Amino acid sequence: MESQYKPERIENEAQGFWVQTGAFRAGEDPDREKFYCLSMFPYPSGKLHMGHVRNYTIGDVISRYQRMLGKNVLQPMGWDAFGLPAENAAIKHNKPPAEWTYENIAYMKGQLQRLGFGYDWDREFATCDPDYYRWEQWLFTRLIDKGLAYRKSATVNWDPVDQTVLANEQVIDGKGWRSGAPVEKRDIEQWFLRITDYAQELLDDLDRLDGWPEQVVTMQRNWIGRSVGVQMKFAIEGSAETLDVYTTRPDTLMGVTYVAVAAEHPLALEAAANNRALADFIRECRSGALGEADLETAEKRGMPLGRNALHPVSGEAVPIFAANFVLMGYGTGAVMAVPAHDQRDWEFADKYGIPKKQVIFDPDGQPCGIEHAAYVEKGVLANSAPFDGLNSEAAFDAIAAWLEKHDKGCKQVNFRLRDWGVSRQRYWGCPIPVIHRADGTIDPADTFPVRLPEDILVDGSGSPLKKLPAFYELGNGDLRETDTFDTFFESSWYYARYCCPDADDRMLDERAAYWLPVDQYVGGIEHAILHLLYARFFNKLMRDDGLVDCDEPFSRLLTQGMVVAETYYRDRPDGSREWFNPADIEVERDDKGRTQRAIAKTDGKPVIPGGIEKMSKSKNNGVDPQTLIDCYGADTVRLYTMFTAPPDQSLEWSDEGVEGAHRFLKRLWALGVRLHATPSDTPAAGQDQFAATRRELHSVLQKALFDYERQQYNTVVSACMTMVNALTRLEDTPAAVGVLREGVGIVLRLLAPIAPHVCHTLWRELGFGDDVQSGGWPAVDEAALRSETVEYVVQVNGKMRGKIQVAVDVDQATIEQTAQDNENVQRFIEGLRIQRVIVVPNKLVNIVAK
RNA sequence: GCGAAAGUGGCGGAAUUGGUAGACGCGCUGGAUUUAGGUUCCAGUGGGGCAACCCGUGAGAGUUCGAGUCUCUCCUUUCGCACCA
Repeated sequence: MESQYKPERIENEAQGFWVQTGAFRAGEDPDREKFYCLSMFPYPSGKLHMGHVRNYTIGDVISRYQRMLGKNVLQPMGWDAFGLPAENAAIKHNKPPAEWTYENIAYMKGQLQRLGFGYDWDREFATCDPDYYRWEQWLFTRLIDKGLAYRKSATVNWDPVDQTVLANEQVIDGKGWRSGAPVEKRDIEQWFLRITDYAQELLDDLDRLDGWPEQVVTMQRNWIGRSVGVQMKFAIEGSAETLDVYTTRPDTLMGVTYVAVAAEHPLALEAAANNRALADFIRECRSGALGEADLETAEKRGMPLGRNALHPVSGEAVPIFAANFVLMGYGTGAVMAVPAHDQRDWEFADKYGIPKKQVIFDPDGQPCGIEHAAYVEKGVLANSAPFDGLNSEAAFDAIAAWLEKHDKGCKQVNFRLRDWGVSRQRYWGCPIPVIHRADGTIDPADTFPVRLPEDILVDGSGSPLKKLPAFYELGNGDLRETDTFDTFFESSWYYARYCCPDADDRMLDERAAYWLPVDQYVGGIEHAILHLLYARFFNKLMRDDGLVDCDEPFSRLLTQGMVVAETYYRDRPDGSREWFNPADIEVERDDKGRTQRAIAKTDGKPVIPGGIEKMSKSKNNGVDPQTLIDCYGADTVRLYTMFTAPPDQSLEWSDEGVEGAHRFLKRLWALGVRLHATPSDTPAAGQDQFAATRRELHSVLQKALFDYERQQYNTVVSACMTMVNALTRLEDTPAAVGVLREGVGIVLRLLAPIAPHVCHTLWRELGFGDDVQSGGWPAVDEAALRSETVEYVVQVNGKMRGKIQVAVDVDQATIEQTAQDNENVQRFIEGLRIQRVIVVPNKLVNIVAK
């Protein structure tokens, strides 16, 4: 046995063993309990970053743990290969996106293998493979047939210089990122999926997702945003037309003092025809960014249309405004405004001198004025004839009934969720499989795949596919659709395709029924809403087409936190900042360990710490996992990422921390060497003298097993460290070998999912067996936990004043008496009258005295 | 703006879920080994105090015999917001 820990060598050997034995190849076996563990597949951006390493280490730990528990485990891996970065890289490197993507996949696959992740590589696929995307094209045409896919006009960011549609992330401060030209909003016909048809089911089924973090369920619930309100019609003065608005607060109806419509609303456009100022305002609203956060934080502005709406109850005329905060895509694109009882309406009214009419008052007569802010609470109605005196709840029903009776409105359930726009005006994506006929009709394709031409150079302007007659022009004036799918399309069903990646005549076959649903899904919290909602939606679409038989795709979800690191910079003369990578920084500390200053290794001069941020290129605080693997080995990197923070919290990078993890593995190896040097046939005698060590060992093991179940791996590693410390303290006598061997056997199995290579090698070297993964899962020896005495903490008035040892089966009165007899406790209860004594079994005595 | 989280030593974090605050690791201090640096090993390490003790989980209130944990108010930070993935 090697006396030194040599990670590169043992990791190579262990990985060779797994390949040779097909350790991670998964087969359908109805007699065994299956466990499908899936980590969110990566976008092949070039090389792995620490976020990937963390994500996949967590997934691998769970997979290996379940495997050691005896389950039939499937852990696949693949590539989310379509996307915008490939087009950007193509422009930069003058290389077709496909070529760039496949090169990245090859490199990143090597990195994943080097990290020793237990994937069934036989199931690997990339979403840009026609054998994959052909099936989503097929499914899409099924959705067209069912009316679940449809076309409608939607707004995009348009770069007038590059003549191209921009993604939100390509719009910087309202300007195109390459051209710098102010971005315009443009409406084009696009494909949508009717996710809103499934809104209620997507909402209801959230209650069944016990294995999901509560916060993710809440975010999805809020995103779907079911509300019960009233939809009503406002007549328009001097017109036969009406204006539909939806409100969740019909009780405030009598407080309406104006109506606001989106700038794109037909009514606004009509009024702009002979209103120059309004036309300018609308044009202004049509420039700039499209994101909701941008719109909501922008200054609220508006302009009167010069027309009035008639209040549905009072018939009173109220002005109609076009406003930049009303979104055409939401609801009806028009809102009734109640400045007295809605803060946004209040601010808008205040700015434009519109009256505020208070109609809701505090039921207990408390002051509830609206001079400084809207009164948004519910209450009792006044100034609201004929509804005066009703409370908000009763008024809701009464007003809805009144509107219904007069044929002006009705109660309605509304969802915040909007239909999913899936068209993208991009080259590197899955072609939307439809044909635009010369006569203006649209036909779904009937053969699949509709292949994306791969040998294409992209230049950032226009559509490359429109420049390719062989793809675009089909003769007789028929044209192929050149839009591609949103890449969320591919990631919405890949989890199912892993079950049967080679099925060549069907999207999914019977193997999907065996493996699905995914038992454990692992990925970033940033996907908490969109990706997870779309995947849930797709699962239901596939279920309704008889392709899968479960209602939900992911039984249990773990959302891992971000990887963050300190940033360092220096100000440049021109006001910009030069960012330094943490790896090139040395931190100087005082004699208490506090940070004094940070200096750059390159020139020894100080740099300014800029705070802890998510690893990013722009702040240059990313740490390349490859350097770490080369330097310390895969086990150290895996151990560090598991040890340094709980999986769902953010993980802060620390160079010294990695060294600490490496040090532990060296100590573990040294312990193995020590055990190896002792004859293994030494009888395991005299264990009694090691009762204390065994008690510690097994109580720590008990906690570690609990932590594995609740997926708190940082404390599992702590437990392993504690055990190794205890075992290292044992004297090196033949009598101790029994305990040492028992302890090492426990640690190796406990740590095997986290640092599998070193555990594999030590397990074999020390003669425990061929494969630690089939060594069984360690169990707590209850007998070892037993003790004759129990320690109680004694408090006086809630403050710790002493500890007592009592026999295990002693009665409560004796415990109380022993506690009171304690010397230190005596000092604190002297002269006081004991009022109460609380005894928490096996833990604590609290003496309440005055 | 809306929605969701998180604040504990110099740092990452732990606290068996209302019962000894600071496990484990990093850093730091002292010592041993080493020609030296590094490595490795041993001891110490929340703050104040000579000590007995006192103070301490973002701030403030509350519930309780007992609060890091539960309730309310406030502050700060992070994430998501529909064309980044």
